[in-house]
Amino acid sequence: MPHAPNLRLVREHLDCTRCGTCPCCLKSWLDPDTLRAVAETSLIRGPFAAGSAIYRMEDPFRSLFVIEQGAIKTESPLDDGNLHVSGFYFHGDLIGLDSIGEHCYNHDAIALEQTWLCELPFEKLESVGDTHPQLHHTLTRQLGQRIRNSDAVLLRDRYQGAEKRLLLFFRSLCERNLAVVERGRCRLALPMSKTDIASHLGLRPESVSRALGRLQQRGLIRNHMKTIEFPNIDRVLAELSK
Amino acid sequence: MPHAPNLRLVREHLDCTRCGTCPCCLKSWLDPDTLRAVAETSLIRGPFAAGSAIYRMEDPFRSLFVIEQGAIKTESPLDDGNLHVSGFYFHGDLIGLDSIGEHCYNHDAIALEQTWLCELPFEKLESVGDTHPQLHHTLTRQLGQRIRNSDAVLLRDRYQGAEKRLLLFFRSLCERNLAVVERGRCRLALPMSKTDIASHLGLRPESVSRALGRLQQRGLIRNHMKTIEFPNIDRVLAELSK
DNA sequence: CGATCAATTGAGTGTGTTCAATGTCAGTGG
DNA sequence: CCACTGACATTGAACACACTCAATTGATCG
Repeated sequence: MPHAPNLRLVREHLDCTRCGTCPCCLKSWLDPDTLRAVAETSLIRGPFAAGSAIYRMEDPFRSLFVIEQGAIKTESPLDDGNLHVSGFYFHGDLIGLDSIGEHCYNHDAIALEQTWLCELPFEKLESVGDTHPQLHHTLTRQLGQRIRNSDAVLLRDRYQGAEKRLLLFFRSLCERNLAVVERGRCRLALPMSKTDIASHLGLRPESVSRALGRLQQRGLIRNHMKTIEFPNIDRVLAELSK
Repeated sequence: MPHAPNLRLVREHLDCTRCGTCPCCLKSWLDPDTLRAVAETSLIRGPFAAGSAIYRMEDPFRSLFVIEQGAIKTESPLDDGNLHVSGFYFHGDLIGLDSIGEHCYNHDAIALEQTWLCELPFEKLESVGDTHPQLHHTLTRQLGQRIRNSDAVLLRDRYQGAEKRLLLFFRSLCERNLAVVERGRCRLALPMSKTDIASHLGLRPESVSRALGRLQQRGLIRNHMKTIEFPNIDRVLAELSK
């Protein structure tokens, strides 16, 4: 897994052209010239310790962030005062999109583990876009993608039972390359708590626990601590497609 | 209620500068020059009869649409083959945003009543944006708004019971100026079927029917055919804030 | 007027929730 | 090293709410 190394600690400006963060990030969509212009506006941020806030809802919206290394959850308060975990973000993901057009951020962003970010000041980003149209087009596409993602979550969580919701969630994590495969076994190291997962899936922690228990009973997963193992990934996929 | 009149039938190009469609549309955010440039790329479409498709999922994504007059639902198939109504759109709303970055549209768009649209070919829109940055900025903001809207629906439908879901839905329609107020009474003329509402809210038609019955029982609404009346709007608002 | 689709009503079921208790793990300080 | 703490995870029993299936009424249109 290609990671941007130590460099990040010694330079103020990020050299996007060398950053290992790739497919989800802006990099792969921009020509070298535009990329350089973006890089010059971007800043290194980190490390953020697990549990610390990247930004909070009270903060004025100024920047988008790309995760260089680490993991983040976003959460916002419900009417009843409780927090709802609206998303999990990992290496290469862009966060803050849902705050565009608002004065403040739309959620708190909390590091789940030690995390480094690439900060993209939004005003500067738009200025760069004005002279490098490709950037605007790319951002627009990312936003479209983000809408589709929200809509997909809506459907998953509305019409599926707890077990399927969890399996779909795990699959989405695997698709984001969070799984480690060794000896034919697929293992997923969850950076977030089960409670966070429950909140994100619209379930109670108890329901998640029980659903995981049932899945384990059926031999589809092995659930121990913060890792989930899939002894037979094909059975899981079969389960999902029915 | 300001409507763009007859004009729309006789001209090929839309004169956005005169169209009554305003607050949600691009118009109010663009300076006259940019607006003119957009207007020159835009086309009148309509009338579409109730039940007819503006576009379908098989169609290549080429344009966004602003609703000049009428109402539209968007729906996409679920894994079980059934259709899910993902949204309702009215006068001034922009549709197609969630298809940006895809080859085809992400949903079918169906007219709920006789409907006229203003078509905005997306490629041309981006070209105009390249010379009028304000357009890109506006579009970006609309997309941010759209994400927040999806996320809000997610929360509403996940954590609220059927009755509250319905009331929140009605309120959102009122906020979009679909309600008529006369003699202190607030009346909502629904252009869509109860079944569509059920699908959109993630409920069964039976559940919607029963929930409406209970709300009527409690005197919060009056439910007759395709109109909902609110004898006492304050009680509804009180109900929602608890 | 009959056909069709939407809306309603009823009875019984199921899945997730609620509330409360117990169990597990990591960190802290004696 | 072990006892204590606090957060998280698990388990059980009773319950609530929306779902399913089925039947009936109502509206609309040919």
